[in-house]
Amino acid sequence: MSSKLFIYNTLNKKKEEFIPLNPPFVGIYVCGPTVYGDPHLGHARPAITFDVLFRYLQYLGFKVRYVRNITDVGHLENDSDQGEDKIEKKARIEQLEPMEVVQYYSDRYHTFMDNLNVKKPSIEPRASGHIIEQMQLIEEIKKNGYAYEVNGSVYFDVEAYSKKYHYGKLSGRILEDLYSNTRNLDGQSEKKNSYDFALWKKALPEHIMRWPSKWSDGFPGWHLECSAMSTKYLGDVFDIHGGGMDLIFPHHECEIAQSVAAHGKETVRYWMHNNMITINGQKMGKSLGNFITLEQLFTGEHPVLTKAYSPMTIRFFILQAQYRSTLDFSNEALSAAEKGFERMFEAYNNINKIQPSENSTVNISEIRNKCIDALNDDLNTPIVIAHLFDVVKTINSTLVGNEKFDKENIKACKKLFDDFAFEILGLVQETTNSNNQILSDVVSLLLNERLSAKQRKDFETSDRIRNKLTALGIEIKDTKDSFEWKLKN
RNA sequence: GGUCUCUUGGCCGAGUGGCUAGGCACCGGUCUGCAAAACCGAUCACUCCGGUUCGAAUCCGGAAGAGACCUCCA
Repeated sequence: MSSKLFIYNTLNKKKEEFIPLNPPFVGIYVCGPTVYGDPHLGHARPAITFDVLFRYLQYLGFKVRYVRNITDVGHLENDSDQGEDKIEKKARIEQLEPMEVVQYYSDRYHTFMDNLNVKKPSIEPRASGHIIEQMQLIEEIKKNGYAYEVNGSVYFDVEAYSKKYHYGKLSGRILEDLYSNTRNLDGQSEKKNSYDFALWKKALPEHIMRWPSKWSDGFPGWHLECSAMSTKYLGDVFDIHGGGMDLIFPHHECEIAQSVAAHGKETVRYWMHNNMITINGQKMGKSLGNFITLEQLFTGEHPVLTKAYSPMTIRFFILQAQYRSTLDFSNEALSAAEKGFERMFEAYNNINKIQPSENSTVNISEIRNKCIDALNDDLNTPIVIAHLFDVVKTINSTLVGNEKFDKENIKACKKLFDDFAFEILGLVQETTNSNNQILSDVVSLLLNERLSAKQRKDFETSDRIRNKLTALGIEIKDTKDSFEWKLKN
């Protein structure tokens, strides 16, 4: 394991060797979901990307604290609803308490993440539980002269900040461009400049999600929660901050500004951003209304879906692309992922059928090193999968006598899949074979009948049994003088 | 309009200055009573135009097309 882990740092736009601040400890913060709607395919990408990072760092022996927040307050809607809080808006529509909505969608998010075999983060803080920390942060920023108060609201003073620091360093934005391009939003008139952003917003009378503060009864600004919670749990400086590319500006840019304004230094050492999942070449998202929820994918209940796809198909599909590339959704692509995934795990299950030879035509440790190299190259999961498929081919070839495994390589082969496919990529075999003993017995009974029909050359009977079982979703494979079967989903 | 990114075979996707991933689909063959599975094999590629180079799909310039961000967004 001589090679070193390199990750692409958005801050410098290049791959950099990952050196933790305090090894063996690693701190990761990832922007989690806003819980006012069901998670869609797009949400699965960062969850799985950073899950693999989490898993891989642990595999490498690091002690990782992984913080992924839940945003349950603070994001403003567009100007059509006068800056009403998203959570609150939904609550009013459904006549629910805001926290009821939050609870509902948080639970669902967790369920779907479990389905995708995404490990739970070490800490999952909620914005609403950290109002005090956010207020303290505002105080710091204000004390340092980078915020101003107007009518009970507090805004970040981008101009003042820019005199000393570089606002736009992450997103590559230039202040003058922002000035001419920033859209007029609610509260614009009270801001010194259009590009200033709110740290604390005074609540309108009808606003029920509100907290008392020295400035006003109100709520914290859009970007504050992540600054407050990341440093609270990971320290003033920590290793990795992740999220979707669409968060780079303004969200992460503002986070940097807030942290620097408050602490005088940058908190994040490596910024990592996953790319978008597209559908027909366009970003899948709420505003475009072209998203498919995870539930719809799992059930197949969506007009564009020709069938249901299992959680592992989704996970495999996502891992077959490098996380910084866009990934285009299509039924064809999903089906391809499904088939490939099945084939891979069938081969895995066949490893124990291999008869060991004296010598070996394969060298698993070589492949193992290649897998490590691929992961070390900015988590190149598609390469890892390609290597695993090479092994799949070798396993199958061995079973028909074209290749050879010795004892040692059989063991190594199993370990290869256990480590890379299961532990690091986080794939799990979906048990399509029923655990139901009665079903299993009945199918075996029928297939034994078919076998004897075959043996007395009564192919009419044997084909009839096969066709009927196939129609019921049971896939039959004939072996030399027996059979195998499995449930086809 | 500003900033940035991308363009790989039927589809999804890696990668790289010469050795030209992988999956899925398709085609031929082996096996099979037939089929499925598996194996073997074949076909299919780097948007276009210039330039650098012994050699570029890979580097540089230009064009066209697509996308992202600039507003909540994974």
